[in-house]
Amino acid sequence: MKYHKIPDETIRRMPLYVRALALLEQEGQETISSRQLAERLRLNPPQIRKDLSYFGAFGTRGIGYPVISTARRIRAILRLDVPQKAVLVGAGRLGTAIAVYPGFSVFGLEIAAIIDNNPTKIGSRVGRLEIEHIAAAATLKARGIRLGLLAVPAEAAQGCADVLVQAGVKGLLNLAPCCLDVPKQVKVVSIDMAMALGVLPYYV
Amino acid sequence: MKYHKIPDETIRRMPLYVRALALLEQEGQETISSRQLAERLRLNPPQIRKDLSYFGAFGTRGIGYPVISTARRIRAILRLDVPQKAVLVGAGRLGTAIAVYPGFSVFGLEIAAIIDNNPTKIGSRVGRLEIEHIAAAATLKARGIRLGLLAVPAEAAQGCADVLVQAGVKGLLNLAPCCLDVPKQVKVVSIDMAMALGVLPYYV
DNA sequence: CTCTGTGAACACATTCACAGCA
DNA sequence: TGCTGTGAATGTGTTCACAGAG
Repeated sequence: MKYHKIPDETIRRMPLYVRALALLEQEGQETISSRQLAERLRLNPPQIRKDLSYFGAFGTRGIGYPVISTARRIRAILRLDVPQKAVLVGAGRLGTAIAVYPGFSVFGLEIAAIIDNNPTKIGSRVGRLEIEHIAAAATLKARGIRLGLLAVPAEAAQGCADVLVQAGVKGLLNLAPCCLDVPKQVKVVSIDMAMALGVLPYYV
Repeated sequence: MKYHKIPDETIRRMPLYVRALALLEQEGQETISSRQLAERLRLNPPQIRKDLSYFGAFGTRGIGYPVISTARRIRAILRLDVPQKAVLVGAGRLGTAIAVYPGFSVFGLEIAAIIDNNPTKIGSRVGRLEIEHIAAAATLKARGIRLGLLAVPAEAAQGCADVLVQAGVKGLLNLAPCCLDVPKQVKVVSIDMAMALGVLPYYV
């Protein structure tokens, strides 16, 4: 395909493909057609073909896409072929739930540090990680941590974001119900569960 | 404005407006212009004006939008003017974090029941709610619960979804890393934190 | 003059239809 | 035949530019 700017929506779906392909690999399936994959993910087959074709030819005509190598290629596109470390800020209930969540590894993601500002929590363990003081942010860059998760109250989120950005963090997953002000080279994805739940009554 | 189908993206942003207006109300601000609101939410002013105009004229030219009544009208549009009850399935770490999260009330949402299949957990309390057995799903309809949150492992999610749909639940917020098969009159919103984090390395 | 409300223009994303390879 | 890869057509959502109200 000629040069095309890759749609953000395509990027957003890529981890979905990684997740599905990882499962297929576990099931021992070697190839999958866009039709089968679309059925699993409730997408349209041409959508999947176009998404993948933005990055070149992945499949074999008449057969489909090879499960293992397609997963590997998508991971490489998303820069998930190298382990990506993240710092989690906030060791409350949500924070600890995230810290022990095993689902990050499919994407090569690892929670490599936990930070909290509550002095009574510092030094205690969550899984195999020790909760650190916010001052430890200064060491993040040296430890190769460039992603951050904010699981703190809304009032604290902007301050934490500032500290992480200062510490060289380039991508933030914000779980607090607020918007963040960050330099534009820092990418923020926000998730607000209450907002997500809030749209449902409109549709039901 | 003449008849227009309202974009899904517009609906998705409406809770954002509710959240911002609730905060403004707390701050005592009586009106807000699309420009000011856009700055807070990092959107464009025309976007906000168009979103609101789909539902009629909310604002006063030269002044802006009245904070309180606009919030009330959006809540009514989203059916959040009547209290909406939800059942939470899964009383693990993520489930309990959600159960005690205070952020739902801004939207008139309430976690009104918690269900888990672990017999040792049944009867114990999370906040002021008692964890119930999955068999209690049969009582959901009578209790006016039409929304569900799934905070269970991926392997259990489809089964739980089936039970909830059977029990008359019309909207689901799925936090498990999988897709769900539901009748098309049931609306599903899925959140996968690992997937959301997984797109960040591409952008950084 | 300020700010809303909105048709029209534009940009972006999805779906179609089919050429081309296995 | 079965399935991918892709330009073209369609559909959806955003932004612009300005008319019109306060």
